[in-house]
Amino acid sequence: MPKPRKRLGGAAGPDNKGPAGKHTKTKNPAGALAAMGNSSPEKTSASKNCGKNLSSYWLMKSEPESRLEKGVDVKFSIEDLKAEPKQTACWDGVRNYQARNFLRAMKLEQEAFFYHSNCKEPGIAGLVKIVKEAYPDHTQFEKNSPYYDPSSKEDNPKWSMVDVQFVRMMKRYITLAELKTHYQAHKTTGGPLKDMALFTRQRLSVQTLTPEEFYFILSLEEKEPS
DNA sequence: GCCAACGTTGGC
DNA sequence: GCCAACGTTGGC
Repeated sequence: MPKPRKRLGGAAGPDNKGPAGKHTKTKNPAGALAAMGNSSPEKTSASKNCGKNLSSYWLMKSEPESRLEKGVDVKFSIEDLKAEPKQTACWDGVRNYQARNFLRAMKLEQEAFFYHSNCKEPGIAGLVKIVKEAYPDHTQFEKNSPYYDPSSKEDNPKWSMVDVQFVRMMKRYITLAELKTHYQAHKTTGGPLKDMALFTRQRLSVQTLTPEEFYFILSLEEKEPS
């Protein structure tokens, strides 16, 4: 299942901060990030980050093909995200504690790969960024939602979601099969994907990526599919 | 549609 | 708190 799909949410629902929406700082175009590779070794000099961004990159799974759950279609592809107002949607439906904790750790402007799961050709379709940090997932209280959780109380919500905004499509679709090929090779060679959660924590719908994993995957865009 | 992996539940 | 039964995820 699903995972997380998202849904409407459109412009961050109710809260769409007026002004905020305005200055859409198109900042860090992921392309720039890709370009930098490891060229700018942030001065690891130290205390710079003071323990701040511990984990800055993410991978979020969603199903791009229609599938009914409790009579509701849980499909949500990256194209669906692009079609939302402001190309933004809330990432609802996460019902796994580890995945939820990752959602709660996400910070504004951090980037995530949008992964297509449970479909013909699973893989990474594009990049999104966090535009609203964790807040209660309203679907846990909706009896008709596939994600309804009767054990969760309004005064102490169990599940959280974030809002994500489309950044860009990958220059080419990076398939699971291709990632797996690298993962297997890296297990032997000690390469960047050797511990990738997609393979080591296979059922987790929201996962962290190390910078090494993130930039290695971005570098694949420039190469021929292996 | 099959089924392996793995998270959750609940009896004890 | 152990662990078997059960349910879900998600590739194939």
